[in-house]
Amino acid sequence: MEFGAKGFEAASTRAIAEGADAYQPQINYHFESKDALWVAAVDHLFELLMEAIGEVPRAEGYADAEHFGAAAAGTLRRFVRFAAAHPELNQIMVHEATDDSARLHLIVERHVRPLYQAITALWKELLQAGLAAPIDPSMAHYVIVGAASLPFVNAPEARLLTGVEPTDRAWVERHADGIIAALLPGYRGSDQPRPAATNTTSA
Amino acid sequence: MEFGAKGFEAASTRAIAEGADAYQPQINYHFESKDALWVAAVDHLFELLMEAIGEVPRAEGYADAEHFGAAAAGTLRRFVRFAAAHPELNQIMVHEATDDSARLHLIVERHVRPLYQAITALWKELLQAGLAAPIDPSMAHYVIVGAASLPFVNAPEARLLTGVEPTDRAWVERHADGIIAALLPGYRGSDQPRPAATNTTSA
DNA sequence: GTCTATAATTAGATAGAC
DNA sequence: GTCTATCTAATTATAGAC
Repeated sequence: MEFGAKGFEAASTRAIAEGADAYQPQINYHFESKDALWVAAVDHLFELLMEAIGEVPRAEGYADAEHFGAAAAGTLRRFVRFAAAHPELNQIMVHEATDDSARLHLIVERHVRPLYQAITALWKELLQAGLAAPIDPSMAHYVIVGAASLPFVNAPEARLLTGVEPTDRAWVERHADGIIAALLPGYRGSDQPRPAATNTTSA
Repeated sequence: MEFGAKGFEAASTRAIAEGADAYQPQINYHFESKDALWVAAVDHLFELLMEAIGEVPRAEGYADAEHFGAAAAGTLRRFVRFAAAHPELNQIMVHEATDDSARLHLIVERHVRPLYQAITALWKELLQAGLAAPIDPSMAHYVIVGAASLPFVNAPEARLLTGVEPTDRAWVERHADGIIAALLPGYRGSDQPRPAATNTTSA
């Protein structure tokens, strides 16, 4: 999607229309403005995200640290899979979050804050349960999102650099394995096979 | 810097000139074009980065895994400090790496590839030494950069969301501690105090 | 609703006085 | 080198025929 690949300003409504096999003025007919189209796209992508990750687990819902860790690992894995399938969402986030704009405020207050609060609360409980790496709960959200999504956000660069297609199913799953192992070192479930040093096609 | 905060297209030469207390046509006088200004800015930022992180360590330079791990941890810590001090570089990277453009090719071939190759080689040795988390070497670069830099790349969002100033010295160091603990679980040096679950000012 | 034509604004770049 | 004025091209949005 143009907004993700180029950012709001660089994404021309002409290019967006062409990508949808439509004419540029149709955007202003079906939406109020380029801004309104952007809001609709963001709303839609966050709906898909919430649907994909489901409820964020809380410690009280699980009998022991092992089961709690498995639930948290599942959430992380679903987030990695979503980031691979819909890179546009995290691309839009990094395009918008580098500057204090009206669009940033909208996206933060409408969509990110509830998610941020859920992740922060989860992380505090994971730390107490001895499952999580010692990362400040107030910023764990950024470490998780950054590590999990950058290979997909920057997929055009990754393809150039690495010779790997980051969205290949097997690579996505191994990436999720690595994220879970690094961020939840206290969890050693069947979810996370802890592979030995892997070989890959790279220089 | 405008290129980092807004991206190439959204950064107007008028705004850039105003930020430098100059007039817009002076950009075309002192540089050839907006493109040339961008290249000069990117070249300068990567020079600063290379200077800041120094040589990337190799296993053969160290007597044992403990010292090799300490060297790698130092490199990670210097990268985190640089990302906090100069968010523009990683902001420019995420703005450009979401689309396959001439600017992306320039930045990759001129600056990123040598760094990527050094990080990939380092990571393979860290895995062999049992120091690193089980992350695919071909993509370790993205996990490191994503986790280490997103709080600074998205600092405007982080300030809104968290009530934390991510560039505060103490927080930068704790962030580096967390990154090192998560990515180098086999290393337990004095570099990394492994603090107990930390308390912070957040909701 | 679709499509053409175009209005209104803004961008990067240039000319030329000083 | 600095600064004003302006050119050309591209943008979003709108008007109106069909």
